[in-house]
Amino acid sequence: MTGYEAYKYFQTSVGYVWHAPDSQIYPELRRMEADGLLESKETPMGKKGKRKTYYITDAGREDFRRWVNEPAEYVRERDPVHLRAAYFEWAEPDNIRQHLLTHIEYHESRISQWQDLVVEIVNRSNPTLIQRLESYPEDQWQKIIDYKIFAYEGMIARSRAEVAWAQKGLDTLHGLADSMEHMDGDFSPGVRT
Amino acid sequence: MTGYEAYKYFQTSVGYVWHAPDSQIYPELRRMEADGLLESKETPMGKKGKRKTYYITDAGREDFRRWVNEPAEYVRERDPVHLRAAYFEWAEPDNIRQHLLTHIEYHESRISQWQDLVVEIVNRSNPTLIQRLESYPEDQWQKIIDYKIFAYEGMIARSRAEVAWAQKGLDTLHGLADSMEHMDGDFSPGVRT
DNA sequence: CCCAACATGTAAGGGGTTACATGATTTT
DNA sequence: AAAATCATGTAACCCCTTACATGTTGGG
Repeated sequence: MTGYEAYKYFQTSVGYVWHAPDSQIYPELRRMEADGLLESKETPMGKKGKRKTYYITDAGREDFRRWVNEPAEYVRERDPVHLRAAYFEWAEPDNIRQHLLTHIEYHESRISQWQDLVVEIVNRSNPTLIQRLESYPEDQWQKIIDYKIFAYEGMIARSRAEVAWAQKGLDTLHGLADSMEHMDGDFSPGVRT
Repeated sequence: MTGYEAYKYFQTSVGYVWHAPDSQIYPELRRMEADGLLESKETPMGKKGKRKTYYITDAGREDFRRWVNEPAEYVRERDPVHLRAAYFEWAEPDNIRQHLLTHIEYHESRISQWQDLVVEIVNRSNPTLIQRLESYPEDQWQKIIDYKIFAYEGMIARSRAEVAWAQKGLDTLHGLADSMEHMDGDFSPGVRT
């Protein structure tokens, strides 16, 4: 891949598993080349343009294999959405509804993106997958495909949980609105923390 | 709260929604005080010790309310667990199993933490909640409690989805192990990217 | 008396974001 | 000819992490 291809790749649905901006990709590729994990080949394009294609080295492969096998670190999270939800009594009902609708929209869009990707993988029509399978004996293709699908279905399941949660929130909100529709005035919280 | 109380608080289960290390908390509290969002009161403890308790100001409350109401930004994620899972064909089956078991363990521990918290909130035995309810008229308590439970049940639902996913992975792994147990040799991937 | 918990910091550095910058090539 | 896309970068900055650092208080 070239830096630009990596940049474009992170802008597709895989960008929701891992992403990086161009300003990080180019220096990082150079760093990885300096570390011997990558090699590069410059090819001219047109009269003056040139593009640098990177190839993984044996050392790079070994390092990647090391990473895949090593235990994952579970770092403390920061979850703005659920943090906000824990303080929804501070928000206007209309804004709460908007938060939840946005959440549903976001995750439904992601679900359909992941589903499209899964279909491409099952069909073996995904270009990245096709390229990757070429370096493996055919009897291992199904295993590789199964792992990709497994990973992406995990993302789908998570987003489905988020949608169901936000939907429940909307229902709760309607319940509250019903029980309050005869009421009036400022429901904002009081003074102390 | 004092800085130390905030630090301790972030070490409990709420630390999985938002966390901060002490080295970030103390400067941040000072910054917030400088910005007029907080006020502080120093109280001596013992002969020489002292502790600084922070109180939110009207400006701080307004800023918080602004934050709760403003739309959330959905930033691109980085998900090491699912990223790794997408490349499990590079890992030893034993390590894959270990990854998945760790994942299940992690999320089951979180589920039980959140469930404990939900019980405390339903019971109204959670100290932080009790303190917070005091500043509201009693007829709004149920609404506040409902929002907290809603937020935390979202975390539970998400972790349940993660556990179910990892469990499915273990099942797939057993299936693979069965279909391969008569086989032998190096199943490592080949040379190209 | 010692150790755990209380309490509050500083300093260096890394990783990442945002903004800025430039030029070539291809498409409309 | 203009706009979009390809292609590659630099610079400043901020947030955050890791590590270091110090002293107090209360309980066993």
